[in-house]
Amino acid sequence: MRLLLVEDDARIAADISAVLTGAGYTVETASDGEDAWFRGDTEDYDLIVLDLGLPGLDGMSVLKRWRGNGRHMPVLVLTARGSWAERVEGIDAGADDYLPKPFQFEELLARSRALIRRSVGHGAATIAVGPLTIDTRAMRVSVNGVPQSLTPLEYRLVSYLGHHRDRIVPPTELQEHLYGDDFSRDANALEALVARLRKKLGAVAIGTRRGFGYYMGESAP
Amino acid sequence: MRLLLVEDDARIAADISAVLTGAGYTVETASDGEDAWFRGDTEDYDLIVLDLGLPGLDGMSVLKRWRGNGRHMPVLVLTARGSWAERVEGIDAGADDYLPKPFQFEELLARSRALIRRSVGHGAATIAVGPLTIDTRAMRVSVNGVPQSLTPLEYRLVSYLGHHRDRIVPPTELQEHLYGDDFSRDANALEALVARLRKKLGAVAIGTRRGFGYYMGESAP
DNA sequence: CAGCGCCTGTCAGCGAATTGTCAGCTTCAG
DNA sequence: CTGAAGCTGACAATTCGCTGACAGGCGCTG
Repeated sequence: MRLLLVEDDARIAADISAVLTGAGYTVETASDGEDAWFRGDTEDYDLIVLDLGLPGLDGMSVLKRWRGNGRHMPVLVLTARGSWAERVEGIDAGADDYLPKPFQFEELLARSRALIRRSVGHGAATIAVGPLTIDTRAMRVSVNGVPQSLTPLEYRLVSYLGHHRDRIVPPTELQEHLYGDDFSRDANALEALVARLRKKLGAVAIGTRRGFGYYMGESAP
Repeated sequence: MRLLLVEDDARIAADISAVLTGAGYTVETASDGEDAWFRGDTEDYDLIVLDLGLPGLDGMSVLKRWRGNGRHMPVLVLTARGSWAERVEGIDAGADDYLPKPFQFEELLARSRALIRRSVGHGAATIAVGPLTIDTRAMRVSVNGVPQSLTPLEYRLVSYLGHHRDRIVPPTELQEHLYGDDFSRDANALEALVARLRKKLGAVAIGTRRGFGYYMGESAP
């Protein structure tokens, strides 16, 4: 799960980030409104934790802009204690939940889980693409009914492409999804990963569009 | 299995909690409606035992809010004797079962087992997975018909995996259901527990999918 | 109350699976 | 034809999970 934390106070941001990371999330941070707006508008996050008091573009405006652009990811707003007016405004702006400051980290984690769970919904347990079947409950992939043993990273790649079938997914997007903000890796890591997958699933399972990215399903030129 | 007990009378809550704990459940309690609503909305419980007479937000409203938010966990409602109107309202609010007060603890346990069983799709009181048989009434596990002596924690782990057979259960989920909201433990505690279980039940009883979690049943690669 | 045993968490080390890196090769577009 | 993009196999580093030993805590018993 990939989270965006929007918080201008560097020390607080570091604390919260550490807690969320410890809970198993991939956390990225934005420290001002402009950056937050751009990333929330162009990246796919599973949850955004948004502090309202920001320099530059303020948090509420950022949230309104996202919603105005049709972005529906869950947003958890950190409000000042008992700021009743802010809550009302926030509801209209499209926030999904609130947390008055100061708060217990435990509560932040609990609400984050709830929001993510709600947004994921109860989608189908299996998705089929060509000869592939992806069972999200057993976290297993079958080719023509034959189960394959995939490593965690391999599974996440197949799963992501499967959820975005018939669409060319740029390598940068895949790297973001697989590795989050960690840019330490060689660009070749992804290619090597794809190669290993094709060996297991068959060469036709994943297609390449030179210069654009990878895809599963129908994306013939 | 992780239960939430919502009951405002501290003495009664302690009694019921003791009985449920003795039956092998991880029990958490909430004593008012606000707390109950929040926890039920944000945490994963296998069953919620809900008393209707609560200070603040009353039990029925809490239940309606949960269902309104799309939460489907089984809820067992404790009603006043012969309160016919409450039952009807409860059905609409989404309760799964009723227990008129006063009741025998034995009946509470039986209905709890039944609800949990039903929610995970098993009809019978005993679950068979490979050579294992889990008797949820007697809290006993047998390997090829030979009863094993398991510690309370060991039984809870087997029971949870058995109820969720053929599914990969992430370690974080297991920790939640074994330990509730007590987060003090080392990640290794779970691994040590699994190791002890495998020594008793045989190495094949519990499978590992590196990077994903544990499972019982058919999730082999 | 002291002693004992059982249960369970912690620690440290080991082995293996996973994944990043490198170097050289192939393929494609212009 | 040529350079860049992508592929591949081998190798190495890292991470992850397992295990055995140990210790604290709790309840039971004499």
